[in-house]
Amino acid sequence: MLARNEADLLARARALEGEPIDRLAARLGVASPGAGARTKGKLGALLERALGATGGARRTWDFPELRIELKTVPLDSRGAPRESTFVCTVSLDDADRAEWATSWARAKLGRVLWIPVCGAPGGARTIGHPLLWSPTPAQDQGLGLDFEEIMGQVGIGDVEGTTARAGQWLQLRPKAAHGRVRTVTHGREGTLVETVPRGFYLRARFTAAILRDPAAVPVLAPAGASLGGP
Amino acid sequence: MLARNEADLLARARALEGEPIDRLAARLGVASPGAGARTKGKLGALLERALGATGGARRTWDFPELRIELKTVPLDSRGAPRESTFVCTVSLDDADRAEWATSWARAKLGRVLWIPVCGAPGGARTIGHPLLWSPTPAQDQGLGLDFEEIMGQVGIGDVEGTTARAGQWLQLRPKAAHGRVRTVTHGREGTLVETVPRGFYLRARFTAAILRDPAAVPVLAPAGASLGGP
DNA sequence: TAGGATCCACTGGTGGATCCGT
DNA sequence: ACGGATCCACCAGTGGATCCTA
Repeated sequence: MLARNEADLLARARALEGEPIDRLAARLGVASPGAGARTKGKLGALLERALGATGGARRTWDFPELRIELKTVPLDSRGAPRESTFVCTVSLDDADRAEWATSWARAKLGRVLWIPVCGAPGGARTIGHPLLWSPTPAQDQGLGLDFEEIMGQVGIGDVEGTTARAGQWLQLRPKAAHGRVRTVTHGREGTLVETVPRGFYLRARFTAAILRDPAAVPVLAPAGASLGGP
Repeated sequence: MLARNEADLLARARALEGEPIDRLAARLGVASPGAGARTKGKLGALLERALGATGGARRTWDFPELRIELKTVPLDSRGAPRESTFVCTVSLDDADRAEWATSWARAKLGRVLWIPVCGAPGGARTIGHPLLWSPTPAQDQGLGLDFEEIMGQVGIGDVEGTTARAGQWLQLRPKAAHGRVRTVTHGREGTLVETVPRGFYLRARFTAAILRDPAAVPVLAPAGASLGGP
């Protein structure tokens, strides 16, 4: 059941290509992820099961021995990601000391098994062509710049001033199960402030680019069209 | 339902005196705490409900506005506590910086509503005479000495060398739902060691003494009889 | 007898993504 | 179209005491 190495894992992922989500769910004996607000996250859980990801331990990878993260990426009818991709939650209070090189975000993105899923939620969805990806040096550097920009602002205590507009590829967004969840961190004067928890996300257009070309270095204009790789 | 002040809370607790546990459970529409390993903790939960304790928020008191902690203390046929009383879990890694004055243990013990319960688990148990207690200066000082002794040893990295034999009134004991639960802290050489989580407990003979005389300063010989207060 | 081990309920936080108003 | 808000599953940790041997 468990993948012993990368090649094995990728092979097993690719063996799922073309399979309808509903059929996969039936094979595993679980309810199929339906439509509506009540099924957020079900799709990811299904694919974790299908590939034997270790659902238990947190602050680790989906496949700890392989240091590989599994990311399910829903595609629209044109084959582009419907949404941004969650990376990890951010420890706001350590922001001033945080470095990209040793960050949890970088560890998570170091090796990713992307599994596209085609079709609208609630409709007939099928598994696309899986891809095992690591950032190229150029991609790693770009992600690092976004990281430093964002954590720099948080680090000086300006959490409330952050917006999802910062970062070319990586962005910071609220991450809370309920709107009223609050966490505490240090504000601009060093005083404690309550704020909403945040997480890092990959912009959908970045994910779109690397699914087309794993080595792409997309330039994402603030409000313009995406300029793909080579 | 909620007690507005100490007098109100104590009055409501004393209104329960003499009531059989089974009847109290029936009144609240919950299952009565039976016998056996499967009902640990049920008794405490029952009395929390009966008095409207805020079961939700942790790292706080049972009655947060009043800063009062509720402690259910089962008595044997002679009216003495059957067991030691759990106070709080210990943050092993902060032990070297910990001070009694600002400790969570001291905050918990600052004001305690003791509710004795008479009778053997599984048998006919009834609620005894509740007592609202704060440590006298002498008691506070004695508890502080135990705290410093224990945390001192932990603070120099000798967690594994600790034993429940240390401390006259307050002792350190393992606290883990399963024997295999481990936590990580710094050992003697500053290296990380895995160990079992610990908690502070009040010795049964200390609790026995203050239930008899709230201002008692019992001297508990290592293996001798307890010498009560005045 | 009491030190060390263990059991249950509950929930806050994390990880999985998707919703939805502007 | 996307920034901000939200939903569910799940598990580890906490808080409630009691069990169980040597």
